[in-house]
Amino acid sequence: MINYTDELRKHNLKATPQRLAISDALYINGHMSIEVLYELMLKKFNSISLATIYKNINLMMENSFIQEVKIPNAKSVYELTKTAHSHLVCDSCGEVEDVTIDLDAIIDEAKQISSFKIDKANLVLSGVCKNCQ
Amino acid sequence: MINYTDELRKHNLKATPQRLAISDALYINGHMSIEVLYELMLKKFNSISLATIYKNINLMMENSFIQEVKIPNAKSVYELTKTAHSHLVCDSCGEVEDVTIDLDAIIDEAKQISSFKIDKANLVLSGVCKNCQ
DNA sequence: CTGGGTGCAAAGTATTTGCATGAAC
DNA sequence: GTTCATGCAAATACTTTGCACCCAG
Repeated sequence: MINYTDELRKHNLKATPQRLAISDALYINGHMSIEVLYELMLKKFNSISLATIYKNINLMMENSFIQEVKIPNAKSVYELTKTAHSHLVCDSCGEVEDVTIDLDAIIDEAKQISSFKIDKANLVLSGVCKNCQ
Repeated sequence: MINYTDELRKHNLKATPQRLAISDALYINGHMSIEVLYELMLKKFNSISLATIYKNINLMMENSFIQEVKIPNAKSVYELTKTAHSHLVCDSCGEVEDVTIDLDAIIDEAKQISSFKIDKANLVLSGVCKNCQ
């Protein structure tokens, strides 16, 4: 278990117990929706407010401490900011897994056939995970 | 201008004036958010209901007549279902453009490093469009 | 201390639903 | 004629805001 106190402060976020718990939960679970995160936090803080979850998620995103992952046909999940990576989603159980894929070639290809100045690539692969197969 | 009557029927959708107008709007504009689509439809049908927009968008998605495009840091937009393609989004003006990129190599790469059975790849590239540069 | 975070309640926004009427086929 | 779509209003879901109190630094 990592202590996220310093990590939060580096991102200009006070290290409150709620924020530390959110950080831990994301670290342990990898990716969580607002709803699931709230349910989990309720077990730790029996009177935590959904508003606190939203305020923290939004602030943590603004400060690049976490990131939102938008998934086709599903609710968004959130994850701690890591080095660039893509996502694999199970269409059956919703499980989300990180996968490191080099997208530079893809970006170069896109640059050549468009007039955009491209700087980011967001890839979400869908399929069926091992458990659900 | 295309007449979408037959196209709608092929997808088990009755060809109502509202649906034909939505189809035309998507054809002309390429990608539209619920809000923008509603504003546009209001010009044609002064008493169209937002509920009608939602019901149609949802039904058209279920019947694969249209698809949702989820974009990082922005609202979803919808487009007529076409052959597989990726999207380019301008971070400055929000403009969305189609781009055809072969993702098979990427999918193969992902298959090798994960235990998922992968069947779809969803790619959204971000940058700055020609106008905004 | 002091600024910012928390919980609660209320407000705001987004989306869905039920139902009577009307249109597509 | 029958089925399904539309518009309206109400309901539900989701997210944000305001404020009094409290805690991290």
